[in-house]
Amino acid sequence: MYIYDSVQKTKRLFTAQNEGKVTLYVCGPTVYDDAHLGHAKSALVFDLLVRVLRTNGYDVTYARNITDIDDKIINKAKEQNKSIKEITEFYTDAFHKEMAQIGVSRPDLEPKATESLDAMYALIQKLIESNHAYQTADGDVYFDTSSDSEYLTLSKRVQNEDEKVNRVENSLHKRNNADFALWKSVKDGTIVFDSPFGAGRPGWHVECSAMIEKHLANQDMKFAVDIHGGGADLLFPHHENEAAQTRCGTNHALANYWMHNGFVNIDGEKMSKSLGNSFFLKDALKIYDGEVLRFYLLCTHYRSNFNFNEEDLVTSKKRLDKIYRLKKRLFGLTSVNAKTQFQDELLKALSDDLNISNTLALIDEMITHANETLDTAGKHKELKAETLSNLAYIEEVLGFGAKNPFEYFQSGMDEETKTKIAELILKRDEAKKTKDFAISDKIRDEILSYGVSIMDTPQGTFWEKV
RNA sequence: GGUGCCAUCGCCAAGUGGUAAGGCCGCAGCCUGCAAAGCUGCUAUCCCCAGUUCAAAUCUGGGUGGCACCUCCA
Repeated sequence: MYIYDSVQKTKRLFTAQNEGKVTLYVCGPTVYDDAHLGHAKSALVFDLLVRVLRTNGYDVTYARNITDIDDKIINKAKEQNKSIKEITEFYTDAFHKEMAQIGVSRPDLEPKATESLDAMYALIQKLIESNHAYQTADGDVYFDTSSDSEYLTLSKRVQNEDEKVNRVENSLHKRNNADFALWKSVKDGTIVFDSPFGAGRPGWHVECSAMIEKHLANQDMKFAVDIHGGGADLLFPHHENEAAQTRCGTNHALANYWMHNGFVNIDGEKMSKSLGNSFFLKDALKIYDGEVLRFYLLCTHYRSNFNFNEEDLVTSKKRLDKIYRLKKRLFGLTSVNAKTQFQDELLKALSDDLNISNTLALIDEMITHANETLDTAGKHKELKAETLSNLAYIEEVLGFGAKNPFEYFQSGMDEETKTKIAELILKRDEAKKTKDFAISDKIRDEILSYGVSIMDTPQGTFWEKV
């Protein structure tokens, strides 16, 4: 297995610290709003990574946190006159449901910030004791970036002394411009936690470090986790700060491998609320099938930026259709476990830093070869068994093609229309039997008007939604 | 202003030194009553310039054009 390490900026052979076992931590959502396509992309990428690691025989512990303490959550709660819990539970639940629709399994661990406050206090305490953090007169606790000689080695950034481009709201009490908050004291007494450092709430970065220590870290190892992942924007400052906290506050470094997924743009523009083009997953799911979205969002390499547009989505669906058409051709046959060369090659491609492009090329070639053989030697038993096994393998490793193929092609059609189409097909069959092609073509036009296409096969006439 | 990434057929997109994968679209054909689906064949020398090398899309330098991050962000 090779993984591109976005800190070392090179593809590295993956080695687990603890042989055969992998710990993976991915920065999850802050639950104050609906998930957008970017959240979907990130979740899909690491879902695929976990599947590939497991197929390679690793025992994977995958943790993705839920950030349920944050200023944005608090603001939303105030706005809607609801409790924090009502807000976070609502969006956590929605997140899970929507992710399930695009075939993303739940991680093994889903730590919440609210359940990890003890670990945050412990980490902040340790940082203060070791002079890596300090409390200001107004009660905030800051990480002292000048105390960490390795600070900025993760993102390879140079300390910027130009005050004009420094957008952070500056505190007069900070020792260095770059110092970031571990604990923000709150005076208005609205929504706060009581800590050893006074009433307030934790900084965003310390939440992740603490959750990793509490739920996932192996204390005896050089690195808290094998792989740490997240969106490309998180490298700085979030991961830089996380790494600094863990390095200075514990006896190990944070992660051996860092993986960052690219961004999702909409029609060439960055998705953002100010541009008014945020594309929420729930809205996309109203228009497109969850599996089609999964396939489309995964068909570009995880590190590339992804440009979402409807035309490409329709094109990519045609590729997924091919998997299902082959499945339809073999429908009713029972699958057997057959190890094939195709499966070896597929896993090899995916194990090369999730090279999805080569993976899809292999799948298309397998499909073409299977169709070709089925066309010329329809009774090829061994090939049928192998092909079914290959399709099952694709389903397991990539999560494509799990549905009943007939339902896949007819999803979104109401029962009434389905019945009507079935009747028309019967009528057309009768006309065809008497070679009354004028009538049968007329009936076909009527069927087509329902937005479907039909295909005559030796097994009978089938239809698909266009 | 600082740092980094990218530029491959009409579109999407692999390929990091050995002579351009795959998908969509298009064209021709097989199959079909005709279609659809499936199959076969055809379609690029890799943004520009210079250099290194027996050999470069791949390395180096210089352009041009996109994009990202710089303390809210997946």
